[in-house]
Amino acid sequence: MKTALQQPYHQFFGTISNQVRLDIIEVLLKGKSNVNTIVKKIPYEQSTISHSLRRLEECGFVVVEQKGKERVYALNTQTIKPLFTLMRNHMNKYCKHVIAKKEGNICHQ
Amino acid sequence: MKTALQQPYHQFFGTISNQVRLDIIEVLLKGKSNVNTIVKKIPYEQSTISHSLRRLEECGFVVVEQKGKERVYALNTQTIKPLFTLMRNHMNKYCKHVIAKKEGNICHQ
DNA sequence: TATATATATGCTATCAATATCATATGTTAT
DNA sequence: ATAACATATGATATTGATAGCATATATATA
Repeated sequence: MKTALQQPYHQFFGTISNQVRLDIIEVLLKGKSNVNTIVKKIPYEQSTISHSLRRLEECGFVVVEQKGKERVYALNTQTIKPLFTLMRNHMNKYCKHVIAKKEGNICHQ
Repeated sequence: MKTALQQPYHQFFGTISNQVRLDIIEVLLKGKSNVNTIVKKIPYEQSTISHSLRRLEECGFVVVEQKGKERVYALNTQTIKPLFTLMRNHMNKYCKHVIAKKEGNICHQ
């Protein structure tokens, strides 16, 4: 059932709770990149990456710029960085048990 | 395909990108509450609420305290409040178009 | 104009998350 | 001890998200 309220949060947090999109963010944390470069760095189809980039863009997490025939995507670090810092601190403080179970995490501070 | 990296973020953001859990958070923003009180305020099964509270607790977003036969849940506002502030600012700044389409949003600042 | 390269889009099978049902567990009072 | 109330848990049908395939569009170059 839908409350109609709060849907934006559903959409925004949903966008960053997906492995492909998190992987893309991780790549872009190192600097802007065109699509093919991203495709070479993480193991998904080109179309999967493109779909994901679209959703990231719709939510304002990345911006895109046309450069010749390439499209260069850049992370909107204004949001992502403090967001991840906040989360990393939260995890360290309140749920080491959860992190401990897993391999690593995305944050490059 | 899984990279094994970044799974904690998947889990944490996934927890707050669900309507039931966002609704619970909205209720708890007004103050701590036992399970039945939450059940009366939002239209889901008691078991649905319980399952959701469990996941919120695992991620450290809520804490619980036994009071007689009731269990009182409280929001860990330390994380949620700044997190939502950050998101609200982001939305206002970068994607009014997305918010405009929707009804309202969760933020009670 | 034709070809190559780069990226985006529509469609869909598959997979994962969700929300509920049925039931179990815990707590208090009689 | 048992009944009543409060909440949690296990299992599962259904829903929704995902990721890939096939193809379209856009840009540049010959």
